[in-house]
Amino acid sequence: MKIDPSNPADLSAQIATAIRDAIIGGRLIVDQRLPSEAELAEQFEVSRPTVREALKRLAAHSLIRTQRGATGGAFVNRLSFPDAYAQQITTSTLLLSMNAVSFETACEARFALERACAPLSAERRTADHLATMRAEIHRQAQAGLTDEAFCASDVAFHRALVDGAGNPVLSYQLAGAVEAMQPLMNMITFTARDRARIIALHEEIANAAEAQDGKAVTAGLTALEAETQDLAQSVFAARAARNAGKAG
Amino acid sequence: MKIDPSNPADLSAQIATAIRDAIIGGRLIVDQRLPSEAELAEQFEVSRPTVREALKRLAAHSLIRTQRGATGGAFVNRLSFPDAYAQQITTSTLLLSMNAVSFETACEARFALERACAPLSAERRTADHLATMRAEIHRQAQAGLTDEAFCASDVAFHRALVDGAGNPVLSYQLAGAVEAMQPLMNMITFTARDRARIIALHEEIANAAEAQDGKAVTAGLTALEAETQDLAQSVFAARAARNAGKAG
DNA sequence: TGTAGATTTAATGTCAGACAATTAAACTCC
DNA sequence: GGAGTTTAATTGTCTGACATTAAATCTACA
Repeated sequence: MKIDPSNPADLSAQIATAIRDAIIGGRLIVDQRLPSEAELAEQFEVSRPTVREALKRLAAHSLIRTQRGATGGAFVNRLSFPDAYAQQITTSTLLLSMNAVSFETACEARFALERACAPLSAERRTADHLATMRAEIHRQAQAGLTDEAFCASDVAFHRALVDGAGNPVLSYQLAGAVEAMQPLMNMITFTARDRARIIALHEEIANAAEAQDGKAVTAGLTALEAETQDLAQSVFAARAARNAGKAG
Repeated sequence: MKIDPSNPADLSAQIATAIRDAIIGGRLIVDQRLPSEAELAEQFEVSRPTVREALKRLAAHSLIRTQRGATGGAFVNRLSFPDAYAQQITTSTLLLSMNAVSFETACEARFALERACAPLSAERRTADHLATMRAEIHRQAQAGLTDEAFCASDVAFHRALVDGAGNPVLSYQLAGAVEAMQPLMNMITFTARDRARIIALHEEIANAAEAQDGKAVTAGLTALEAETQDLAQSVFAARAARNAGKAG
C-alpha cells in the first residue's frame, strides 16, 4: 500500500482510499487488525493526525471499528445489514431532499420497487409478518393519531410487507426507497377520509398476502400508488393556490 | 449545536453527528459555509484536530466539501446522484462480500428489482437507450472477450434498461443491486454456449423494449434470472465436486 | 498454589502550537 | 485603470505531549 505524496489531493483521502481498496480487494479481511496509527504513519510517511483523519473517513462508512487499550487498534469491520440499512436510508433521504426530486418521481420509484417484492412476499410471508401488518392497520385506524405517527405506521406496514419476501438483500435495497419517502409524506396532511381510503387498501393488501395472492398484492400496491399520487397532487395544488392568493 | 463532553463516545463522532443532524434538519442548507475549523473548535470547546476529524467523517459521506484559501472553508455539499450512486455501489458490494450472502439470494433480489423497472422502461425508453442495449449485445457476441469484459458489458446493458425508465431515483436504487452483483458474476466462467443463451435473451429483452411491450421485457428478465441461477448452480456444483475430489 | 489486586504497557483520544500551501481580496505602482 | 504585489484568512500537515483505556503481567497474600 503506497500513496503519491506529489498528488495534490488530501493525503488523508489517499490513505483512506488505499486502505479501503485493500478491504474491498480482500487483502484485509474481516476482524483483521490494522497496524497501529504510529506504524501506519511510518509506512505512509505521514504524521499520526493525518493517519487518524484517514481512519475517521473509513469509520464513517463503518469499514473499521477502533478499540482503545493495550490490545486495541483499528479492526476491519463486518458491514452489518443494520449498518448498511442506516447508510442507505441517510443517503437516500439526503439525495431526495437536496435535489428537488418531485414527489411524483420518488413515489413512482418507491412503489415500483415495492411491487418487485409483492410476488415473493405473498409466497413466503410468515404469520409474524401478517400480524405486524394487521397491527399497523389497527394503529392507523385509531382516532387522534398525528399525521406523523400515521406515516410512521405506514412505513412499518410496508416494511413488514417487504420483509415478508424473506430476502435480506431486497429488504436492504427497499429500506432506502421506503424510508426516504417519509419526509415527503410528512408534508401531506391526511384527512380522515384519506386515511380511510389508505387503510382500506392496506387491508386489501394484507388480505391478499394472507391468501398468498401475489397478483392481488401487486394490484393493491398499484391502487395505493394512484391514491397517494392523487392525494399529493391535490394537497400541493391547494397549497400552491393558497400561496398564489397570498401573493396576489 | 452542542455536544456532551462527558459522553464516552468520541468527541469527533459527536461533533460529526451534530453537524450532520443540522444538515438533515435543514438548519444548514446547501452551499452554506460552515464556520472555520478554528471557530468550530471554539464553539464546541475542543481542539482543531478533533474538529478536523469530525469534518473528515462528513466529507467521507460527501456531505461537505472543503476549499483552501482566503475565502475557503467547509461548505454543505449537494449530494449529487453520481456521488450517491458510488456510495450505494460500494456499500452494496461490501455488504454482499462480507456477509456470506448466497448467489441465489442476491440474484433473486437483483432481478426482482430490475423487473420493477421493466414496465416503465418499456414505455419510456428512448432511441439512445435502445442503441446502447444493441451496442452492448454486439460487444457481448465478439469472440475473444474475457469473462470480466462480458460481465461488464452485461452490467452496461442492464443499466441502459434501467435508465430507460427515466426515473433517476429508480436508477440510483438499482445501481447498487446491479453493480454489486458483478463480483459474484465474475466468479462464473461463461462458456460460448452460455454466452449465446444470455445474448439471445438480451436480444429478446431489447426487442420487447423496442416494441414497448412491458410484459415481454418482464418475461425476458424472468427467463434470464432462471438461466443465471441455473448457470451459477452448475458452476458451483462442479467446483464443489472438484474440491471434494481433491480432498478425498 | 491460586487468586485478588497493583503495576506495566501499548494503544487510541485529545490537546497546543507551529509552519506550509493555497486562494481571494486589498493594495500599490505605473 | 490595469497589472503585478502584498496581505490575510483558511485548510493541510507536522511535532510533541499528555490523558484515557484496557489487556497483560507481576506481586503479595491466603
